[in-house]
Amino acid sequence: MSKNPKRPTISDVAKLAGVSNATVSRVLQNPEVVSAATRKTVTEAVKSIGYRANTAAQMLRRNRANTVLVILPDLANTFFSEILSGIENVASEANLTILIGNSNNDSARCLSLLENLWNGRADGALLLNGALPDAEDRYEGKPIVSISETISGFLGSHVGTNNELAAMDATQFLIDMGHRKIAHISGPKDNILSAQRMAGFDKAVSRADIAANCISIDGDFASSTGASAATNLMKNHAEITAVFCANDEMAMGLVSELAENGIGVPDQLSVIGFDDINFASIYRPSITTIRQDRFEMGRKAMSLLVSQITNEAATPVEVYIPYKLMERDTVKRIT
Amino acid sequence: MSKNPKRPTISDVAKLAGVSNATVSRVLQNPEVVSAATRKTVTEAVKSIGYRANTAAQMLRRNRANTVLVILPDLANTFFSEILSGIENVASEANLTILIGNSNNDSARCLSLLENLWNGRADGALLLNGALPDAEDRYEGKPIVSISETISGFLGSHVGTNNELAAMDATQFLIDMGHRKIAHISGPKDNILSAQRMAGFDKAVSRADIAANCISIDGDFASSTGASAATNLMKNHAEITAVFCANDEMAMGLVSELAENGIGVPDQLSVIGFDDINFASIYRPSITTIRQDRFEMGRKAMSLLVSQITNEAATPVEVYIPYKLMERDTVKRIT
DNA sequence: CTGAAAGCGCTTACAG
DNA sequence: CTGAAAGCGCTTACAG
Repeated sequence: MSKNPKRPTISDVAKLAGVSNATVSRVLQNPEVVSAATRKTVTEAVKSIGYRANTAAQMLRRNRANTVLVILPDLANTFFSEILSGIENVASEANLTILIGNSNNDSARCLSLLENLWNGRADGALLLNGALPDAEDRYEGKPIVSISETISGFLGSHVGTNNELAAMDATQFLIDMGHRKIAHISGPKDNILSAQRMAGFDKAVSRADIAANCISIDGDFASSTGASAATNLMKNHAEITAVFCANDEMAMGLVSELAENGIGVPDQLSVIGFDDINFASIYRPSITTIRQDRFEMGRKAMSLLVSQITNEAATPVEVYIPYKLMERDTVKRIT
Repeated sequence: MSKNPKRPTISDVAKLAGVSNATVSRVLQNPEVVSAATRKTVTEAVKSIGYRANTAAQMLRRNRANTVLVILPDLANTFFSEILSGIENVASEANLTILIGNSNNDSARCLSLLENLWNGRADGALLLNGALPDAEDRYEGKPIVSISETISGFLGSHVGTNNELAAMDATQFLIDMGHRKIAHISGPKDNILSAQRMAGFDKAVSRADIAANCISIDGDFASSTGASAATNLMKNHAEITAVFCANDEMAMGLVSELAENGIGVPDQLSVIGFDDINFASIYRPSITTIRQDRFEMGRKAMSLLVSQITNEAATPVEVYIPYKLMERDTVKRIT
């Protein structure tokens, strides 16, 4: 009933088993090096006393945390949580702990999270927020992998989708369906994904020689932006027959607002999104979109990071996870 | 350019500043106890050398990790990520690190995560998964708070919604809108929230003396279950005029499937959900539901845990976060 | 196969 | 206000 039953230490086990601390440690870390008999005695002592190694002591001694830092911009966003699941999946296989931090796109917060790389709490980092505040050369030699959003000036490994290519494919799909007057609703100006997707859109419409009929509307990935874009389109751009939204939230916001105003999708306007977040398929009409395999993205990035942590010689690589156009109910063939 | 520029230690700082390790430590942890002049010298030495304290050494010495373990059943579920945001919010204020683990409802995995409580990596835990494998008395004295889902047999603090009351209110709302033949689509059988929400439904329909006209359909919180319930209702229960779904995903699955079959909501059937996840308001028709303030839930639970960790005397409490019925577009008044 | 001993990098009574 | 010294709980060459 005492508040502090004083955790057992390795010495307690050693005493009980009649061996040295070293032997207990060996049984726990490297059992094959100890005789079967001793192993048995020690194992029983460990069990009977309920001993667990003190992680802090191990970290200090080994100079290794067996922990990976994950920084993301928004924990409450499903887009990231599926990447996290992939990361978690590999981490639990490799017996690694993950330390998750929410940067909220605040660089001071991000910096304070990155401290874990210097104070020894984490052996490496996975960056989902597209930013590495501070001089990049400070991170040289630190195991770091960026996911989804590339980081300008950062030379380490990256795992993500080829956004430009995927955006081209999305746009081309609209063109293949007969559309010639297409609008793009972009993501936030300062986001690298926005730029890449917009570039893909631009290339596709230029290639088809319809750029002059197409327009771009500034968005910010929020569904409310899709809604205001709907208003804008209805008022000022009645000629547009299809819209490529830089993400699914905006696509849904757009479709909902159009429906509110009696404009049916895809009958009167076709819409394609990007990401294939969970609700894209539940929403009605279900959203035609580009599927990013986020679980696999997380898995791959974590594997890469682990190999960087354990094997010093890893050279930076860029990995593109295959994407897929999901044909659903928001795009219609015309003329 | 060397791979291992050997992290500076407190002794390096001490040497450079011409003081003892103890003084450096004091400047960092307890500056007001050191003379202004010494403080300045040391601070400068710290900066010039780029020193950061080794967390493992601090943890070992202080016997405190300044870290909180958070266990949740599903990282890829928005329901939990908003609670996480609330937890993160308090953690960053209190300068605490959070260690997030995904149990996947697997009790072995959960147990291995809880190890962090015994190996010193975490000072306390926040449990969102409704389970505490292993003898509960083993956790006695450990700072633990359960969130959203209560844990049977666990006597610690809990933060959540009064699910039974909220479910009664949801059902009563349908009754107030004139409905007398109501169906309930429940959550998974073994989930405590399912039981509480079903109990609320039962009480409300009993109180209104309409229990004989009402039915319950087994669900599991997945939107696909809502869809199959729709089929079931159309085939076997044409008399039903309103449905209380135990969560929003099922409500959306139900509405989508009905729409697919030409049955309009709320014109031909009224539907109310539970949770108010993000998409409940974006979905069309927007879902009438019970809003749980998950951000606040996370904040409150974390605050409670912190006070338990620092102040030994905290007695367990049960905190209900206020909920709110969000009237939107899926419930219609009849007759 | 096993043990004695050093040492990882801090913090904190204790003494002055 | 500051320093010398002990010690937190491990792991790992080194020796035998």
